[in-house]
Formats: sequence, structure tokens, C-alpha cells
Amino acid sequence: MTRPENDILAYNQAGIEKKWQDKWQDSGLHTVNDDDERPKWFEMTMWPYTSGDLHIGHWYAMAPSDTHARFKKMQGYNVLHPMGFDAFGLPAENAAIKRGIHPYEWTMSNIENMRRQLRRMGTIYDWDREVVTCKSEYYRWNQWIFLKFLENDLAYQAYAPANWCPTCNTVLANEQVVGGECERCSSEVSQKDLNQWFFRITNYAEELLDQSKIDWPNKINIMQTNWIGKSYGTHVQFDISSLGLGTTKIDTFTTRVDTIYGVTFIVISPEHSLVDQLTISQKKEEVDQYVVNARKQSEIERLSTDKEKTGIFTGSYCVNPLTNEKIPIFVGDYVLSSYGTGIVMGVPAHDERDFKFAKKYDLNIKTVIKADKEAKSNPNVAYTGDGILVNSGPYNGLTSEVAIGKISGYLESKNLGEKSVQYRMRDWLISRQRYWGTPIPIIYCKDCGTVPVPEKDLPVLLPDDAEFKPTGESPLELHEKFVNAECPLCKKPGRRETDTMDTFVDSSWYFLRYSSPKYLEGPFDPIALKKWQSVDQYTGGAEHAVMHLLYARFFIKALRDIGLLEFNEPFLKLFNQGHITHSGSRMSKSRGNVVSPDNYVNKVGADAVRCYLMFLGPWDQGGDWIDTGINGISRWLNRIWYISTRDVKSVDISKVVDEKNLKLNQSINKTLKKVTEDLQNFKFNTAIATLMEFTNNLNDLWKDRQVDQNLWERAIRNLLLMIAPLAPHVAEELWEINGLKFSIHAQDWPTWDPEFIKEHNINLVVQVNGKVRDTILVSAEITEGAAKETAISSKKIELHIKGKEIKKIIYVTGKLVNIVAI
RNA sequence: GCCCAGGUGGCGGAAUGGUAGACGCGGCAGACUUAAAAUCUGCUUCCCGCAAGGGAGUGGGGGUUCGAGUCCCUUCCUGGGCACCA
Repeated sequence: MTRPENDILAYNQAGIEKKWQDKWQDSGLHTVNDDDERPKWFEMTMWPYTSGDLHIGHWYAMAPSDTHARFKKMQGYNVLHPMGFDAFGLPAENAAIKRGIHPYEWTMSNIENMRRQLRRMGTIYDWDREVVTCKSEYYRWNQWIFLKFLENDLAYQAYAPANWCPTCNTVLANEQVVGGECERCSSEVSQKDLNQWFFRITNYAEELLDQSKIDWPNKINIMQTNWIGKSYGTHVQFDISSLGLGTTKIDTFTTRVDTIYGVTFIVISPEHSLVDQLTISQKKEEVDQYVVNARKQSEIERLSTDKEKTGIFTGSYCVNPLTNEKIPIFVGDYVLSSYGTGIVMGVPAHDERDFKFAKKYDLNIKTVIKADKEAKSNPNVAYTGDGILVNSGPYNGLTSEVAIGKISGYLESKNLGEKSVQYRMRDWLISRQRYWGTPIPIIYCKDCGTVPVPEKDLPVLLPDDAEFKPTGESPLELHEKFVNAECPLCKKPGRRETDTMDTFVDSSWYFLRYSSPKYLEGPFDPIALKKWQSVDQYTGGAEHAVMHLLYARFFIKALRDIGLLEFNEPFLKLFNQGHITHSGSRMSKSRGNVVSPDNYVNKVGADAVRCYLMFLGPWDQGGDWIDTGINGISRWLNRIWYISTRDVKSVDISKVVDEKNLKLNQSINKTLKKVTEDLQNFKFNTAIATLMEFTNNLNDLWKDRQVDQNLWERAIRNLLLMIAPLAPHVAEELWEINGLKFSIHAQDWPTWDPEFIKEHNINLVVQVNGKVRDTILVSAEITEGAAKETAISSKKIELHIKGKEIKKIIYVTGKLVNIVAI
């Protein structure tokens, strides 16, 4: 017969968790006050989407950050560690379509469940500050900010080709298209021309590149830098005056103007407005057909780097401003309309894409750059590196770098071009053709045009009586009462914008709301914000590098420039946790290997689950959940329980041994130092390992009961204080059992004395030719001479140096002697 | 293709250029028990050896150094990100 699982524990985990969670709640222990005089510490983990169930991945993100926040609190900070819910988004709407539940109900019942689960984790969230995006008290401020952006020319509407996901029935931002597929549902994304709202994030491209004010993982900084994609280049105008069009020049952008003597063709993107004019009448039919086909392709086909480079000759020519050569103009779909000028100069000898294009259409390939003077040109590949110019008239012999400067200078002087900087990043498309999001506060009027909803009319409420049909059409389109609205200017009937905002708008400023979650006069109370400012420490997954994290930085800079706040960055420090796997593979419902935290909390308690997640590996590297692994943590908490509930009075004072006291005192101080440093740096795994060693030490010392009673009690108090941020319930219960005052979590973090950490004796390592041959216990104060003497006179060492000549003896103070002997 | 991380026992992992494998899991042996669970004690990188001891060892190859898991070069593998951006 097996005993019930709970009997593996020395204590009633369910009982003490409930007891303390209730007491913390009732006593207001975690209530955060704005007027607390201690220095503020604003620490957040990325909020969860309201999917309904808190899985182990959430725990992995939240438990360690809660531990860190608790640690900062004990260190004397007034800590704001809030929680909220990212509650708008497609899954709620899909659930409504599938199961007939209104998204609001679905979302709110999910939140209910998640709150319950979060409480069980034993976190210090102050629930009075909770933020939920699908409530009008939150999203009205999305609308308000939208109007501010509009006023300040940071929001605009444009009719443009947009990424369309046929499954989600909505457009997507560039950031949400991954390899031509929808980031959410992996459907192939196509292009669709729509009138869309954009935020001018590109206005901030340059400032977003400045990472000097943030302490973030290098990886994220690199990803953002690459995403913004700044490149220096030159606009070059090719003459088309002979064509007799309205315009006399076509504008190209190149980063390699040093290759301009090698231009043998021009390629214009199929979407470019000049295509029609450039196409001669005999070619019109062919070119039209090509353009139609290009637009039909999916993003995947269009963006595939392996795809054959195709194009078609327009029949027109332009003139190279430096060589005066006549250059044919092609339309080709490898040129993107949205980058640079949408027209490129083709230099097949020095660009792989141009090379492939030239090969396919049998165009001239002219070498103008050589790696060095002696280099032979290989006709089968493009040489894309820098080098020395050849066949380039007056620029022959110059290096690429010098030539770029001279040629662009020349072009500028002749008004034929100019130096220029381009960014890969595009403006942020925020329109979504969906119901479950923030309505964009705009009314279209036949007479007045596009009219913003006046501030006093906010919020534009999402109607709650919408009908969900599986057609994919937004319920707002069909909702007469919502759509029909009076024009705020002329009061004539108008039509409301039915698109809603990308949910990343919600998360771009939610942290500001935590400072004053109930404020009614604006998105945040300026006085409260002045106190809490930027988030000091943010934690979350790296997958948000170019979306959420970039958008939030943009928002703060934009709000700052509008005059609403006074700082520059949303998140001063960032820590990325890794991913948690289960027995080596990614957790997914289809694999059936999802770890349910609730089951483990029931079995071994929330503290054990928290600690195991922090122990199984370095937080930033992620880790693997192994079912047997948590037993080790559970045993450890048990040992702590036994150790700290022992009867100290059983120590017989007459038997106390000074040496043991010293050892214990040293152990306490060493442990404090290491644990403090590790918690500070998110090294939870080694912090716990150190605490395990400490408990092992305590167990050993208890065996012969030769330590001082007061010292023992101090050891126990320190142990409990150190585990308090990690295992808050067990620590609180044991604190009480030891007769100490509620609450352990309101105590100061203990400090250590370096004086007690010093070693009195050391194991002197003796090496011969770098190999360890002996270790000798000596005084820590041993002199160099004595150490060398001791080493040489060791019997074990004698064997290894016999008959050899001692060349050199290296001494590392207090550590080792290395005898070099041949 | 380009840019980042990584590669250490059976497993998760630890190691300011100075005793590689802390801590934990698992395993083995023992104690307690009628028995098991739980708990406790000991052992547990590999090879040779009864032992003392010796040898090898941090993906591979090379280098710097008295001494390299750690620094440098090179190569392979794994994970992540980006990728027709002119």
C-alpha cells in the first residue's frame, strides 16, 4: 500500500498556503503606497494574455520575478510589482464564434481563474492596481492617446498595400509577418490594398537606435538595431528627359555608389507609380500582365530568396549620369516598393541579385571593382565586397570607401543625387479588421471627411450586443447602431471607423497605468507617474524584441514629445528568461506533455514549485522540467522544516566548542554574501544551491550539538530570511513557529560581515608542472617562502621532482604552489 | 547566407586563468521496518589497480601561459533571431 502523496511533506502545505495568503491579503501587507518614503523600485514581468489557464511557462516567468521583487522589498525599497491582463485579441473572438460565448464573458471568466492561480503562487501583486485592457476604463485611454498622436502628426491614414491574413481576416503589422506567414496562425499572408491607420514609429528610428540609456541584454539590442536597419547610401538620379514625361529623372537608392560605372540596367518595382509612364505602348500588354502576376503572389513566394529573379523590359531607357550610357529600364518583382525609392540600379558584377537577373536576361556584366590590383575577375559570381575601382573613369584606383565619398560628392555638386540614410523599419500599421479590440475613434463624414471623435465623447464603446458570424467579417461592420454616428463637426449622419487597434497598442503603455490605475482624468496621474517613472526592472521573453519592446520605447518617446511625461525609456533594465521544456521537448497540447502547475502545487506546494523552477537551471537559459527533479526541492524544504523546528534548548552549553561556533558563523556570513549577490543578479539556481549547502552544514553541526544556542537561533533566522523571497509561505510559517513577529516579509534583508568570511586555514594546492600532486592544510597567513618550503618538502611532491631540475616555483597567494621541474 | 547564444558525468547543472564536476536528480550499498514508502548514512566522471596510486578527461584540431572548461585562431554540432532592404 502506498501512502498518500502529501505524506512526503513534513508540513501541511495547503493549510499554510491558504493561511498566509489570506493573512497577507487581509493585513494589506502587499498594498503599495505612493507616499512611502523608501526609494521606489518598479519591477514588472510581462503581463499574460487572458488565455484562461496559467501554465508552467507563466510560472516560470512570474515566480522568479516575484522572488526578485520580494528580495528588493526586503532590501528596503518601496516595491511596485503589479499584475494585469492583456485582454483584447483574437482568441476571445474565435471562442465567441466557435462556442457562442461573448468575448467579454470568456475573457473575464478566464481572468477570474488566472487571478486565483496567481494568488496560489504566493505573489506580492497589489490587486488594487490591476489593469485589464478590455475594460473601457482602460481602452478609452488608447483612444485618447490615438487622438493625441493624431494631433501631433504621429498617427495618419494611408491607402496602401498591407499584409493580409486570410485566416485571421485582418491586416498585420510587418512585425507580425514571419517568413511570409502570419505570426499567430501561420497562414500565408497576401497583399491587400486598404485604407489603414499608422503610427509614425519611423520618426523615432534614430532615437530608437540609441541604447545608451537602457541596460538590456545585448541580444535584444542587436535584434532591435537590425530591425531598424539603418543604412547609409546615395540617391542617384538617372535622366529620362528624352522620354518626354512629366518628370525628367528617376530616383534610385544605392549603398554602393562606387559601383555606378558598372550599372547595366535599372529595375523598378511592379507597384511603383512610374511603371505605367515608363512602359512604351508596344510593351504595355506584357508589362501589365507581369505586374498583375507579381501582385498575385503570396508574400512567401515574393520574398523567397531562392526564387528566380524575373522581370520585364519596359522599352524605355535612361542615362547614367556619370557614364552617359543608355541604360534599359526593367520592371522586376525582386525590387520592393517600400524600401528606398522602389527603384534600383542594376550592377550585376557586384550584387548577387542583379547578377542572377542579368544572367537570366542576358544583360551585360561589367566589372568595376576588384578585390585588389592583381585580382582576376570570376565571371561566374558577383564580387560583392569592397575593393579597388577599375573601368570607372576618373575614379580608377580608388578604394570603395574613398570612391563612395567622391562620387556622391560629385553627384551632389551637379544636383544629380545626394547622400541619404534609409531605414528598414516601416511605420506601425495599427488597424485590425476585428471586433475584440479598441475601436479607433474616427467618424467618416461625406462633407467633413475623416473626423476624430472629440475627447469629450470618449470612450467609443465596443457594443456588447454584437453578433459573431463565422464569415470572418468584423461584427462592427454589421452593427448599425455602432456604425451610424453623427459627424462631430456638421452633425450630419456619418459612418464610424469599424477597425480596431492592434493589441500591441494596449501593451505599449500599460506600465504607466499601474502608477494610477483608477485615474479618471487621463491615462495616468502625472503626480503618481512622477513618483514611479520608468520601470526599473522588466523581465520577459525575448520573442518580444522587435514588437512589444520596440513599440513601448516608441510610445514613451512620443508621449514625452507631446509633453505628457518626462523620461525617455519605458524599461531601464531588462532580463530575458529562457523557455521551459518538459523532458527535453517543447510543451504543447498536441504533444500531450504540458506540465500543469496546479497538480504540483496540490502535491508538494507552491513554494516547492517556485523553488524548483528557479533551481533547474540559469533563468536566462531556460530549463527542463523533470518530474523527479522537484522531489529534491521538496526534500530540501522538508529538511528546512525539521532544522528550524528543533528544540534549541537541547543544546548543552557545557559542550559548546569554539571552533564549531566559528565555523557556523563563517557559514552564515558566506551564505549571506553569496545568496545576496546571486539574487541580485537573477542567479536563482546557485542561490538555492548555496542555501542547500548551508542547510547541509546546519544538519552536520546539529549532530553533536556543540554550537552556541544564540548563534544557532541566529543561523535559523537568517536561513528563514534568505528563503523568504523564494519560498514565502514556508518561511512565514516557520518564522511564526519560531516565535517571531509577523511578517517575515516586512523584515530587513540581513547583512554579512566580511571579517567573519576570512579563512584561517587553507588547503594549499601543490602542483608539479601544472598537475595537482598534493594539498596541504596550512595557515591562511602563510608567507610565500614558507609555502614554497612546505610544498617542496612534501613527500608526495618529492617523488615527482626527484632527479629533476627545479626551474621555477610559482606562488599564488593563499592558493597554490606550482613547481616547474624538468 | 548573415548575426547572436550554447556544447562539461547517466541527467539538470557549478566553477574571479589556479584542486573540473558545487548543488540536485537518478543509481548502488547500508540503517530503520514484518514489508514497503518516507527518512537517515555512505559511494557514484571514465580507464588500470586489492590498495596506495597512476593515466585520461569540459564537441574536434591548433595556439598563448608555469597553469586553459575559462583567453586567441580554426572547425564541427545544437538552439535562437534575421534574411531579395539595393
